[in-house]
Amino acid sequence: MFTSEKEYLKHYNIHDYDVPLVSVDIAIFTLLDGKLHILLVERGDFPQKGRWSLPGGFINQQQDKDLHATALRKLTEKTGVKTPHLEQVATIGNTKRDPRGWSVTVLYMGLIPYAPTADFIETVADARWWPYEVAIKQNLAFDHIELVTQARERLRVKSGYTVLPVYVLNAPFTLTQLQQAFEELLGTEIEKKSFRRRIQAADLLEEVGEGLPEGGRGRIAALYRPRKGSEQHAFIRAFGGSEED
Amino acid sequence: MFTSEKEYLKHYNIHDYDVPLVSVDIAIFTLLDGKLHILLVERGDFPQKGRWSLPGGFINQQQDKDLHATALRKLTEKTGVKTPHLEQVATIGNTKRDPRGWSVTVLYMGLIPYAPTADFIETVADARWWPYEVAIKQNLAFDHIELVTQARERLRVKSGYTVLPVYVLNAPFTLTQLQQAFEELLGTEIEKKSFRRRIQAADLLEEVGEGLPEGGRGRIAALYRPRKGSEQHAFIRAFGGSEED
DNA sequence: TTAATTAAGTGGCAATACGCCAATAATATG
DNA sequence: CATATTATTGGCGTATTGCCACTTAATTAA
Repeated sequence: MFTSEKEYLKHYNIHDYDVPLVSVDIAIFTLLDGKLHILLVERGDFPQKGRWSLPGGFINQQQDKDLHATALRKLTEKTGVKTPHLEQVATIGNTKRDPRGWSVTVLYMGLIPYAPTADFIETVADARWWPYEVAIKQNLAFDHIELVTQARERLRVKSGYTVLPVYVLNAPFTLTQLQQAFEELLGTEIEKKSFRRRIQAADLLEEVGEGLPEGGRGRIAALYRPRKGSEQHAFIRAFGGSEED
Repeated sequence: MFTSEKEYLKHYNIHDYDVPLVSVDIAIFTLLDGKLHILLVERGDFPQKGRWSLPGGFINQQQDKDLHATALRKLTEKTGVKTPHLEQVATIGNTKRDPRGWSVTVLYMGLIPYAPTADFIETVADARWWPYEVAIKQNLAFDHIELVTQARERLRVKSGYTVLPVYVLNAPFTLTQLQQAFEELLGTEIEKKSFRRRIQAADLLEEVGEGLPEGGRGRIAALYRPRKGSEQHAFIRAFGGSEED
């Protein structure tokens, strides 16, 4: 049909292809009052106007150089929040998830120390942090309940063999605060000595003096922050009874 | 603008959206003569005609009910091969990967016991198993060298904490054959006793008599196959010194 | 038939890591 | 100063790991 690459590209037109709608959705988690929270937005337009959903949207082919950039842009536009950790979880595409037909979404999961949402936000009616357990009882837009659940599961599993939970804390923090973050994100208790042994063996934190956390009592504690240049998603030995997928 | 969901959907037209091209690519691995091989196809049409690439292609909105179905269909159409294990690895989308502009691909990784490719294959000039080390020295189409590398890395990491390598063997197999598969997929040697202890502790295989593998010498070995209903991607304790990401 | 070779499978042990819990240290509060 | 609270460390029985040599069972060569 075509005789050269150049010739082909001259005649290429995306409308000759049967392309589905592609979007990016972001599940951002934080810790607030010791409880896991997730950031949701209230949809300001159709479809699904008025329902709560994950922040997200479409690729802007002019502005975004890649998918990661799309995710960061959408998050900021819709919530005013910036995240220090963002990772891709999965891509879901099928005929049923959107009333408009075949649609594909790339799901991201992010972690952030608690920060309030912006007052002025684009195209959404509201943006709010919800306690996770409350959020999943809402009647979320599209298939977002499944996306939220998948992101939560990734967070839980990965908290078992990395130090990802450091991203929901503001540095510096104490080991006890870190342990509480792990416990909330893992959904299980950890034995104190085992926790400290493992965190210290991983050697991903550095001590930065000591102090008492806000209104604390009892013995003064050592304060830590993530060691510069260390990969907080690097494998460390698993906590507790490891199982599942 | 619109007054109801129904009204909105009546006026919805995908061409009002700025959508990129979306494809699916599949990296299928097998073991042949004890060496890791990957299945590549030679492109029969522009763009990148004549170059080797991962099998893959576009979603067919009529035929495919979801992305997984697209991946399975493309694999069979282009290579004649069917895989017992297929998992999503990542989604890559940016402006640079395709000369046609912004493009998104969903990358899958599959494992299969060695099977020859079909004689009659659609839209590709050829489909062949390549030794992995040879494949990555080819000048592959688009950014497929990166896709191949990402899939290989997923395979390597996941072989460390699951029994995925069983999928490159035909059952029944001996523990020594399985160990050799692990070693090739992990890229590292494993101590025999430790290997057996862990595999047996995982309890994912069942013994099905004993025999000698094809042309074997030495003591007769017990033969195993995956236990029915067991999840071969379930976590088991990691092999060897665990590190990295 | 016997000895040598090859490969499977097991035994055993020192070193390490883990779970558990109690002791000690350092601070705030009454 | 006594008590409560929280951080940090010590210690120990048990489980797991890495390592290597030994035994078993088959084939092959002499």
